[in-house]
Amino acid sequence: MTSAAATVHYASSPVRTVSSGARSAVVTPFPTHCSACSLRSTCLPCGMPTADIGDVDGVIRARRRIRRGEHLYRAGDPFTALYGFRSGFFKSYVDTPDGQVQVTGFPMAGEIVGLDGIGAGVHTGGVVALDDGEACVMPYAQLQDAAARSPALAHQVHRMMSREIVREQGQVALLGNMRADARLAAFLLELSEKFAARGYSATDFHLRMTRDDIGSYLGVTLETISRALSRLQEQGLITAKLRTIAIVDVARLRRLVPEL
Amino acid sequence: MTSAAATVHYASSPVRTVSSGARSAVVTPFPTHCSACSLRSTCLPCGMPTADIGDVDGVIRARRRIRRGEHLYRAGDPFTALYGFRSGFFKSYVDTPDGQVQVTGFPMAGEIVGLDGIGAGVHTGGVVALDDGEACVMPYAQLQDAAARSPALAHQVHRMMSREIVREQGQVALLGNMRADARLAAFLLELSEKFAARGYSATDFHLRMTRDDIGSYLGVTLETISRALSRLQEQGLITAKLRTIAIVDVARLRRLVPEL
DNA sequence: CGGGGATTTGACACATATCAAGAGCGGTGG
DNA sequence: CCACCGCTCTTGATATGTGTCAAATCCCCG
Repeated sequence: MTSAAATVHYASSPVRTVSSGARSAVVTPFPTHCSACSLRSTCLPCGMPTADIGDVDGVIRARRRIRRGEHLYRAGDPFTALYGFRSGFFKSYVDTPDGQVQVTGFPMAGEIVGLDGIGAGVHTGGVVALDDGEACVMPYAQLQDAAARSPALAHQVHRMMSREIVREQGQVALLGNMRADARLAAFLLELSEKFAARGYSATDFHLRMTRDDIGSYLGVTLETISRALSRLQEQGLITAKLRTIAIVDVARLRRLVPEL
Repeated sequence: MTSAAATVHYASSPVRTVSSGARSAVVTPFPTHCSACSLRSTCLPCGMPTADIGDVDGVIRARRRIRRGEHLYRAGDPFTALYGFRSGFFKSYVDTPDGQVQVTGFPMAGEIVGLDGIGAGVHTGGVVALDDGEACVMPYAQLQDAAARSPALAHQVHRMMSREIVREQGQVALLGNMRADARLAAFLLELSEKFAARGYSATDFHLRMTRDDIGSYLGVTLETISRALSRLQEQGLITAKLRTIAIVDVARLRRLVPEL
């Protein structure tokens, strides 16, 4: 297991300082300053009073590089920290007991993962990099300490978790109500917005995940994804050549999604 | 809107004491003591050190009775409090913009709702009573104050939200991977466990929701639910007469669910 | 240049949605 | 107490969307 060597474990109490993280080459021991980070508008500090953003800085004890195909954590790993992505593209998933994998999201820069582990102290799902990236490591013990001292930060953590709950409810609604083409359209629009929010083109982008990943995320098979892409292309809504996607007609694409 | 009159609104800061809640007949102004509550093993204090359970008591400012068909809150209502159910059976749902309703859960005694409102300060979904019940009202401002003083309580809130995230991931996996009979079997087993945890029979119970509600929750039509129930009955796994359900063969029912 | 995984496309099977009709149950009012 | 009415539930016939199986192509990577 190469991931074992790459995983950073913090003793939960007292918290080990990150200088000891030098044992692993993928951990950068330099603290990052949120107030100077270009992602502060989407990441944990999102919406916090500017004066309180500094409260987050003390929580971040390291940055961790993740190469494509590498796991940030897997189901069953002990929960030690939350991770805020600085760059890269990722896939979060849960294993179902019969060996299947259910993709639960495609987090990218500015998003935070690891919340699933708080409840049981163990991660119930995993996160793998679809592209090289970097994450800020926020040891949970540090976060607890900082939140106890900063009401603004404490509230921010609640908001972050609440938004994750709402996001998943939207996914449930998608899986429960929409058909394949609508699901795919919703997915493409979701991606488009996420790219746009990060300064990339909202219409032309490159998929980092396979058809199989998309299918799992949307609750259909990879063949259905492939066919749905072809149909959208025939209708002139998009251009899709392998993983290169161009949205040609946003308005009509949006009209495919009953919930918009 | 009768629900407007029944809704208790707390000013977010400073927090109005609940004695003013006497204007509404459905609010009981007597504080409740968690340490004496029979539901403490499933409710918010679940798993907390006994010494810290008292920290929760200060948060609860009222109890609220809800009659069948009445809404605890609706989508769009301002978020003011979390609610812990002391009794009753409920249905949580989100409205999809095209007028549909997606049922997201069937919370009952010992469960907590309202977490969806923290993120935006407004509820994104609603909760309606399927049967008369009572809820402990935990104004969010109180909860914040108490959590700032009690690390154990702060952690407990995180755990509660994390578990909700994991629960929804399980629902996503169900909607994404399982077929109608398996979904229904999983639903019946989930209900069975919830009833058993509350001291009711794990094998004989009464459904409080319609076939339509179940169908929405499981992402299929009410006809499919009806047929699936008939099939399970033909196979001798259950007895279903209207809303009266008896689980005859738990083992075989469980084998229908690929994830168990 | 070769090979393996990813993608596309087709044919077919099957599960579920849709449309429709009728029965059963429960609440209400005479 | 009974009759009625509305809602829920069941069941059937049919349509349709998606899954499954299979084969061919394409692309990327070594």
